[in-house]
Amino acid sequence: MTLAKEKSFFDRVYEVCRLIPVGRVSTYGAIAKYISLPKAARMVGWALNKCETAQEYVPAHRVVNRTGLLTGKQHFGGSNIMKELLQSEGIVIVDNQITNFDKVFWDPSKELQ
DNA sequence: CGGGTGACTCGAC
DNA sequence: CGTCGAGCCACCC
Repeated sequence: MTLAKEKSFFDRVYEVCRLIPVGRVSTYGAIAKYISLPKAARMVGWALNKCETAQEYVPAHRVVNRTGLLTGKQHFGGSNIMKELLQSEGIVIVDNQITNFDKVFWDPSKELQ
C-alpha cells in the first residue's frame, strides 16, 4: 500500500495505526521504520499522544513498545482502557505485558509492503 | 526562530 | 542477568 508522502510524519503515523488489523498490535519502532525514520520511535509515541487531534479515529491502543509492554497505558485515561480494548480484541495481557506478543505482532514493513 | 518535549530503543557497565 | 544512560528527530509553544 502506498501512503501519501506529502503528508506530515504525524499523519503517516495515524494512517499506519489505522491499518493495524483487529486482534493484532504493532510497535513504535516498526511504525517509525515503515515511514523511513527508524530512529523516530519516540515521535511515534508522541504523535499518538495527540491522536485525538487527528481527523479520524486512531487505534493507538494497538501500538506498544517493542517488548509488548503497554507503556502508553497511562495515557489512555489513566485506567486499564488500553488493556481492556486489546483483550476485547483477543490479545492476552498479563501485568501490562502482551503474553503472545510474537503471534499478534504486526509489522507494517512486512505485512503492508 | 530556538528550545523543550516525549506512549522508544539499543548498547554499555 | 539487571539496571542505567544517552541518542534520536519532528512538532508545539
